[in-house]
Amino acid sequence: MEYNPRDIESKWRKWWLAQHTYRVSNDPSKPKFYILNMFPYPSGAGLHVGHPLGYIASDIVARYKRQNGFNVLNPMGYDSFGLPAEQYAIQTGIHPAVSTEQNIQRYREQLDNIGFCFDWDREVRTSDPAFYKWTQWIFMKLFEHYYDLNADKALPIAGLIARFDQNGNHGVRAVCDDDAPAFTAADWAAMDDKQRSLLLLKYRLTFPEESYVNWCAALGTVLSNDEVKDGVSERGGHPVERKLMKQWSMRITAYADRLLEGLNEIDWSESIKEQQRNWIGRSQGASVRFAVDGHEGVSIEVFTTRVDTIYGATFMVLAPEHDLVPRLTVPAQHAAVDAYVKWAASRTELERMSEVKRVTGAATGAFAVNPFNGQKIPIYIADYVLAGYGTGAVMAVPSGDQRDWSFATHFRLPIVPISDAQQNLDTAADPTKEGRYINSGMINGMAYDQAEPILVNWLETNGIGKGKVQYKLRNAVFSRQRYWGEPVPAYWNDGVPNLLPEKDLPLVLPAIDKYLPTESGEPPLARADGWRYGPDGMHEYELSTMPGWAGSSWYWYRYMDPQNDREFCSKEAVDYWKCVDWYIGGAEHAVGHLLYSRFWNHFLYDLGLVPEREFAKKLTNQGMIQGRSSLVFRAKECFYEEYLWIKVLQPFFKDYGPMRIPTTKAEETITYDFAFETYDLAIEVVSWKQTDKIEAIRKAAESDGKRLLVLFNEELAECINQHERTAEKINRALLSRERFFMTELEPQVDQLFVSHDLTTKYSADCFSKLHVDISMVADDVLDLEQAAQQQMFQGANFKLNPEGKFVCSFEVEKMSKSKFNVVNPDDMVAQYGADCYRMYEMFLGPIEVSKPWDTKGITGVFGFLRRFWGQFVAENGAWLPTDEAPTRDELRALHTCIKKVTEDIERFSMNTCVSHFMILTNELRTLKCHKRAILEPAVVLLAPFAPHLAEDLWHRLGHETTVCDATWPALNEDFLKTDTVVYPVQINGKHRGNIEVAASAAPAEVEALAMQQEFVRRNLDGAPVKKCIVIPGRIVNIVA
RNA sequence: GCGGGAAUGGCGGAAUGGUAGACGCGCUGGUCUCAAACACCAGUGACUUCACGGUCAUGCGAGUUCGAGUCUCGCUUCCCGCACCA
Repeated sequence: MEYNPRDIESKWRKWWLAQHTYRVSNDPSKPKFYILNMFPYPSGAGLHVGHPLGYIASDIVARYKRQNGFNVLNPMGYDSFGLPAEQYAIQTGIHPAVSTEQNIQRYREQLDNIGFCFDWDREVRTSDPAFYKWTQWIFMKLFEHYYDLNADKALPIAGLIARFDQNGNHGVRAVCDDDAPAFTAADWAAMDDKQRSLLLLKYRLTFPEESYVNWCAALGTVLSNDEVKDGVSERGGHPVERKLMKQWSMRITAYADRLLEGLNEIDWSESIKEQQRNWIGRSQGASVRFAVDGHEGVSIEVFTTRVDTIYGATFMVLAPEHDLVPRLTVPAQHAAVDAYVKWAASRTELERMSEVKRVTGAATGAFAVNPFNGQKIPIYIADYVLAGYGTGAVMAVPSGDQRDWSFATHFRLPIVPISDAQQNLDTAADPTKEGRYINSGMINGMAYDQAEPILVNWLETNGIGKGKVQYKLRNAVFSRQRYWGEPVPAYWNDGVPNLLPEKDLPLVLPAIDKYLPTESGEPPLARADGWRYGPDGMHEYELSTMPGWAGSSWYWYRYMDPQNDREFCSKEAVDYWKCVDWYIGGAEHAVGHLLYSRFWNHFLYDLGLVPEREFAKKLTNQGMIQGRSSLVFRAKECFYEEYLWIKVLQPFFKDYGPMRIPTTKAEETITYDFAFETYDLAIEVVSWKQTDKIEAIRKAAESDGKRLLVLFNEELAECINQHERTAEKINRALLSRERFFMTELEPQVDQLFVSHDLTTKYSADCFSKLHVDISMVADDVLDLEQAAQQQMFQGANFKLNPEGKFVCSFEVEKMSKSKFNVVNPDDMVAQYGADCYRMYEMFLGPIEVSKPWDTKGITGVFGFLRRFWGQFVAENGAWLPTDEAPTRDELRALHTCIKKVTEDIERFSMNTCVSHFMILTNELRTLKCHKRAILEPAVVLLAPFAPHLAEDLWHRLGHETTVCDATWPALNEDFLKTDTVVYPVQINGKHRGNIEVAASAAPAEVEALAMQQEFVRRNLDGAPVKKCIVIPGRIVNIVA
């Protein structure tokens, strides 16, 4: 009887469901193990083979732990608030909740297909009011607390008020917006309610503030720093500008040091920890106030990590946005300064970042006074000084800092050496701390370690500055001007925010007519009728919603107690499960989700609500499964230092008919009536400069009577929108051609890009069949070959293979719908079964490493499963297992496998586990072993990897309960021992032969036997033996 | 520029300092078949040899060691993250 995964798998999946096999209870009698995957955003594109990688690995660990007696929590849910569903709603008017629900159902189907042991009774969804009630609740707790530096933890704001009542802010050490002026209890008492409220906002852990934020006009919302990559939005790649706006903010900076220290107590990858350390960016230094010449009472504060170089400061630089710039600028410099400020403001982030080396700036005409030597130094403005870091002003020491050196050289400012070790200041600055100070007043002749404390001490005693720690970490912007997110549970009263009473939670997202900002530019929630609080709706609710990371910053607690409507999680549940033992997910969340989650967890810990400071003890980042895309053309023409890449999506295949591309040319309005057009060839242009190459292809195609479709990907489309000149060239190159712009925006991929004169649109689904298998390109390149011969593809990425055919190379890249390289797990499961898919995915390589998917190899794993099955069931359907006693060889094979698999699961090395199973099966086949005593433990070992097959065989072996509860086989080391040992014999480190020796032989005996060997004598060739090393059980090395 | 990681056959990848290339894919040959597919058996790093065998091989160059893919130092290349952070 053949191995038939389809029947086996559907049968046992139903059985597990009926038996509630995967239901988990909070059972304190058993040791707990909490393994967690980062929950997915349910995108409309569904899962591809890369997504379940981590889920499969953790499913194996979960099942393995269960078989080892642990009570295992392995839950799954959905991070179901997010932008794509809202974008889709804007286009279609379909409520995000509806499309999200559909996407979740599809995800669930796909996940169920793979046979995971998730306890679906514990599913959570961040967009479910029963869930986000508690996200809102935690937000309120943050509002009600401040960070006390004496206690070094969050404390209730009520306690702070009590202290203000008694002593004002005297003796209060708390994290606060700015160094608030001292006030007494009487001052405090004299304030009215509004003044008090506004003052308290400076202390609260979440608070609205006016600040520069990343505004993304295309998305119509602000973004946090981690959502902006390379000056454009991470999602969609839209331009981002700095804008002054009133936003809710999270005082994560209060936790900077604890977030840094906590990294030392968790088992996370070094790379993630380093990224977090860099992001927090702690630097130790000093702040120094410089007086301004001729401006009584005005001083400029700078932050420096090298106060020891202060005698070398020959000028000062302010950020163009610095508050004092207008006041300090002398009349003669007004024009120059204004022009520079204006110019600096007009530069995009992208420009500023790409022109780092260019020196620009303007002199204000004012002078600052160096407090140490009274020297007057000119004040400049330049945009190499960032307004957002430190004080937005620096003292410039050209001899010690390369940027200052470049600036000084450009503007011909003096460069004063301050160390006797400094040489060649004509060519570059010397940032080292070597040598003894010169030209440096009170520290002349000293070394760094001696000088630094003296200077800081002098600053502090003279009240001019102090030692200071500065962080790169900014407070996290917590508002989004979007609809599909958690409403902020607050209302406004006379410019002051107030919380709702707790009993009114959850504040449920209201229905609105359109998912767009209002005419006056207010967020979508302003469209909701009666979105107001209080009797007669006196007060307006907050109109922005929470960001995507809100719900994911605490969700792991909800799995512990998912139905609780009185608490976010009961005390008993959290005391039992405590924290996540093993967290698995992508490394792309290094400074977003993983940092915010740690922040919220520290806060919940301060409140005594959770028992552990860190929420995840161990973290593993799975690598990405990449796809392969064909590449025929790669000319080395620079544009933004990239290449011109054209991918042939559909070359001229004999066997493939012409393709039908659905298009619609509707302006603005979206229609789903496709006008079908036929093309013979499609190319995707990823980036370019020389459009004449494309033009050549187009002409060639035209003269062949082929219709050509040109696709641009999203990044390029963005370039086109930004660079008019490029757009013109493209228009010339592709005269009268339709252009199709693609996007990676999820989920409903039909995102639209508008070019100047034509709106086109396609459905990515219609392309899915066009994926080009690389082997087909190699076998059938007739027309391309011709084209190559005609030099059309000069510099093309073709190689002549040994058969004299042109072979197209391919590129390994992210698996994505827009790249036509997606492989769907459903197809794998349908063809080979879930067990096979699971094992093959594990077999590909180490979990942590990114690697390309290659479907071909799956047959090897399928063959293994079939052979494993064949040990139990004969071709004629006969049941093979016998009750014979196993031989030593059989036992050794089994126990070797037990040892290896147990060790390898513990170290998350699933690929080697699969090969151990293959080795065991191959050996049992050679030994013709069908003995129950061997096969039954093998089934238990295999159960975490291939649960369906294992369950089936387990029941055929006569068991009635699930194999999930079968005890993991115990290793008996005795069975690993052999009577004889084969020693490799090396001569001078080179392997020359083997000898077989009784396992009990003493080293001297082994040596004696080795010396007798013919091959040893021959290789020694009469040379005297200096030494003979025998490592018992391992190796013999003869040194001659 | 700074930080983190990696480099092993045609491919994915194995190797507590101890026989480099496990396991699988692919490829080659064989059995079965009218034939093909499937399946099964055997072989498969390169060079060399009729053969036994030998030589060279883990990005490059040194070093430690009886012995190095593995440890140390110095390079090269690639990937990832941060980046005018004072």
